[in-house]
Amino acid sequence: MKLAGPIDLAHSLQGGQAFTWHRDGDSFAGRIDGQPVALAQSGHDIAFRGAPKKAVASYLRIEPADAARRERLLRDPTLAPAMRALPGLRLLRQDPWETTVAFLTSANNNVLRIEGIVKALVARFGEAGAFPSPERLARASEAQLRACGLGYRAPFLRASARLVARGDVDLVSLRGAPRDEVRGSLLALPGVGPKVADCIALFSLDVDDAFPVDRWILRAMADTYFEGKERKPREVEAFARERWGHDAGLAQQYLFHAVRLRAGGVGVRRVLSA
DNA sequence: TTCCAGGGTAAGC
DNA sequence: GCTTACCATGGA
Repeated sequence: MKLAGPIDLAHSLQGGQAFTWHRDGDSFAGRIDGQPVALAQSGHDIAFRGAPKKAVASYLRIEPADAARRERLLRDPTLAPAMRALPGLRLLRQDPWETTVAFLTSANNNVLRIEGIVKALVARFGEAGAFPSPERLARASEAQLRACGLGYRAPFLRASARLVARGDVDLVSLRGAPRDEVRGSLLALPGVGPKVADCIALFSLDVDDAFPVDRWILRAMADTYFEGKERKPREVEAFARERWGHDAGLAQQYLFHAVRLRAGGVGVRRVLSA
């Protein structure tokens, strides 16, 4: 599959928005629409097997709007260095339920542990390696979930799984809806607050102007835009929407990665003073 | 040992 | 409406 723009599978698949891909030599093994898939990259060409081209392109968001989005964000002189340092970082279009579970476990947690918990859930409750359904996780006991490493989040996941299984929250129907509407619906799920809702919206529901504010983003924004002083999440989010509009989500992903990888000069001040 | 992690919840004001 | 303590877990 030839691509118009840059893509970096490693940063996109294993950078904290998806948690079940693993590197297998030169390729990445994971699942799309429940089917085992292998993706490999050589330059701007993506090789794939296990899933239809249409499904892969949808998951990787190979779409015309991407190039224009990158062009607009590159005009931001303070964001451009991060973008040039990590060309090809992409937002994914993941399964909404899997994304909900992953980011519900992300609260007050770190990427490595989230990966471990999600993989434990798949191993313990998934059928033939597929991600477990809401129905299956709703039937799990709190003790079983805690055994997967969820800690105090176990009852939240159980309750949220029950709501989704019953259809009280219809995740797929939220795709493409306005940001505030999506967030409002997701907040009905126990363990899902504003930040987690924005992650679900951005990484699985096509809400491109969502701007999840976590500890990393607070620091990255402080160092890049607020003279080193951290502001409240609400103020940071308002700043992002004013500055980047519907491109805010990709901007967030660049800032998140750049500060974590110490790339593109983002977060240098804090790193030096740490 | 203490700090930290892609925060949320509930209590207190 | 807005702050604050608490929360399981494991790596650094």
